[in-house]
Amino acid sequence: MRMIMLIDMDYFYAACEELRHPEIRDKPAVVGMDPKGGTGRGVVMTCNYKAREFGIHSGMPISMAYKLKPDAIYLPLDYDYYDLISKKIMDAIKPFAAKFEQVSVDEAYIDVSERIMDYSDAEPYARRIHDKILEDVGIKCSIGIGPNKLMAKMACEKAKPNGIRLVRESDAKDFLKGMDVEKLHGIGGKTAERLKRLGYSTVDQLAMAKRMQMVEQFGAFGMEMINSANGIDESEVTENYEVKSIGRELTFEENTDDWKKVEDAIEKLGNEVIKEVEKNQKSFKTITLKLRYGDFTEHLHSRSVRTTSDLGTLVKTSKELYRNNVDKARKVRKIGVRASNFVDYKGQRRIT
DNA sequence: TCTGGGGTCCTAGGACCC
DNA sequence: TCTGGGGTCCTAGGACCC
Repeated sequence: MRMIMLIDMDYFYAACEELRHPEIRDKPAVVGMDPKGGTGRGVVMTCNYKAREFGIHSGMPISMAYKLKPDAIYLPLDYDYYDLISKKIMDAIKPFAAKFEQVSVDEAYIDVSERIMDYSDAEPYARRIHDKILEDVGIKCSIGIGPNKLMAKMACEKAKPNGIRLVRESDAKDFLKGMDVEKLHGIGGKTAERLKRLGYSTVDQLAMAKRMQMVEQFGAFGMEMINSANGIDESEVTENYEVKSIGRELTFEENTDDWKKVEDAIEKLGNEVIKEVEKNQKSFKTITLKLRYGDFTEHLHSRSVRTTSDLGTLVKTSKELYRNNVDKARKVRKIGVRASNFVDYKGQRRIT
């Protein structure tokens, strides 16, 4: 019998900002792109609960947040600082875990099956983790506990903010009953729409879906969804994680068809990508250029090269991909450069 | 109100090789 | 003249998550 926990920080970036600026605690604070007096492009990354009282939430266009509350405190993103806090949090969690899997900057699964023999011990154990993070770092979190990763995740959603929620295996189906299919982790807006057209709107309807039909419609993913709807998830908490691609992207202040402007941006992004590639001691084989046009359609163009970690190759190839593929009739909104298909330095053969 | 930036995984067709 | 099956790599697109 497995026991899995998901530990998730509450409004993480804004909580980090509150740590170093305690004076913003009881004021509405928004972390994200620069609102530029309401004309800024971009979205709210996260905001504190005071800001939520005004209807602001993460993912919302920053210009809209500005209209709702122009005198809120708007703070720029500082990923280096959040990474620092993240490391402290993960260090606080690890001693509690038999298996540990960080899934994002502010979230981690732990497998505690070998540490907890009884469901009645689960919540006190989670409480100790919660308090340890609060004590060491000063950030509040929510913890979901379940028989697998999926249920831990779903329980955690219900636990927010600053709560702990346990869902026993025998209660899983009850817990999911009546829930909208879109609330299931892994089912987004598009899939939810398709499911609803097939007559499956709630999780319990999906749990009893016709297997043949689901496989016809969605392939292997169809069976996976039925399992999820039944609270079943066999996936393991996996320890070692390796980055698979490194990219940077940039949205122009105004859509543009100026080649010079785009190519300057490619150089800048290429530089940042190489810095990160070097930090991770990687070489790459594949270069991908991303173009988003004014109408929001996105296209990827990639090319494989001889294994390299060279800035010149990255920039030159990216520019070629741009010139060869850009639709000259349309203006570009966003440009991105990504390196992938990594080979570790040590695995790389030197040619002399 | 007008939509960011960082990623992951899956699918599918075509090339190419045996 | 007709024509298999498997494996791997490459490219493009799509969905999803935080």
